[in-house]
Amino acid sequence: MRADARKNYDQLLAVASAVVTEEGADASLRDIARRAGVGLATLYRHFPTREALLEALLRTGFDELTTRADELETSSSPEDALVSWLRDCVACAHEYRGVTALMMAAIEDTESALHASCVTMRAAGTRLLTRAQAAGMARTDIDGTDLFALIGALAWLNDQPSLAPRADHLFGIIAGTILTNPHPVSPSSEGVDQ
Amino acid sequence: MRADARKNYDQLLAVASAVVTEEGADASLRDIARRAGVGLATLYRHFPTREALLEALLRTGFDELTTRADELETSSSPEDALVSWLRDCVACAHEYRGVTALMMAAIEDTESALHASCVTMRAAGTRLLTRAQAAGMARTDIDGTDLFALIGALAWLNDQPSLAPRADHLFGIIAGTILTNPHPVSPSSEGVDQ
DNA sequence: ACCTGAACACCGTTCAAGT
DNA sequence: ACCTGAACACCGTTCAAGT
Repeated sequence: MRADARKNYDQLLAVASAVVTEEGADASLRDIARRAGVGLATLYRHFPTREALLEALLRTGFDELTTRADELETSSSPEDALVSWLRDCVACAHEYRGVTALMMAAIEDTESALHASCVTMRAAGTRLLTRAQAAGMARTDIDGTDLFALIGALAWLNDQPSLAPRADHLFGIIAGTILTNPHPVSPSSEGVDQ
Repeated sequence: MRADARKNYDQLLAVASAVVTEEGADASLRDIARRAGVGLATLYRHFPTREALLEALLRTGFDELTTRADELETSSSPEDALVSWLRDCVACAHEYRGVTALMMAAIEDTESALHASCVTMRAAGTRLLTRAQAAGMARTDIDGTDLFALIGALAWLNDQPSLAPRADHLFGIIAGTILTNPHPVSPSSEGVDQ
């Protein structure tokens, strides 16, 4: 990549991160190009679709989630690992409002720029879920796709400003459902066993 | 209302119902006016905001839900009544894709044309929930706002085409969470006790 | 009273023309 | 190679002008 192209690419990504954080996944691409001081067609050259731009924005977070799943698989109990990872997923999706609906579409659309990331993420979740199920800690009538869907639903709930006061509570309710022996799941850091 | 105005109003509503069913809550208002054979400003005269148009579209369904809640309160067990009403709510919201997010915003926005309907709906759900809680059939750490939020989450899940195969299953999971003694909740008509 | 077309300021997407 | 401005076909919203 030529030096000027690299500069434009980085600038676009930085501006897009700020704009999408503020406006959500349906932010104006024109506005992003404008604020980046770049022609609109330059944005399209680097990111041929909206999904491609979002994929670039989310890649770091997605990679971290995958790494984190690996860590949790060895460092925590099956139950703690699953719930903790769920929390991280929801927080990641919440960074860019409205991105979850695109992810739900992307997981079945092999052409989408977000497809690979979604499949990887579902696979990581499936590993943690299967482990918890094997340990008798998670209900067995849920599969990785259901888990992915529930993460989406939780992210959607978090995206609704009016539900913000109950967001943590609703997380606990839905996370608790996944566990075999439902009991209150604390949404903050003190773990799930108290 | 003058006869010609009445005709335009009815025509707009009929066309809007078809277009919003197909395109979702963010359908083009211009397109609706065009297909109705009416000037765009005429649509704005009858429905000053998008919410006002959706409110007119949803009113019938909302009224039916309220009536249904009253019926269920006397005709069914607290548990069956709550789950059955939840199913109806989700089906109603699913008629117009994307309407749930607007409802979540409207319940806190007293200026929204959808506000009153949302408050009424939440109140009806709260009655059924409270009754089930009093009978020891629903967990007591959920209030009417949580119930409203969970309906929204379920409607959102139903709006995602890729999750359609699991929609009934996910309904059962979340509906089951609300009940005190979680057990599989059948999404179809055979009740929740088998 | 009620309706309309046109205007304004946006948007996503594409492409010929520039360096 | 890479960038750009302009073009095209859309949008939501408003308003002066018509009957």
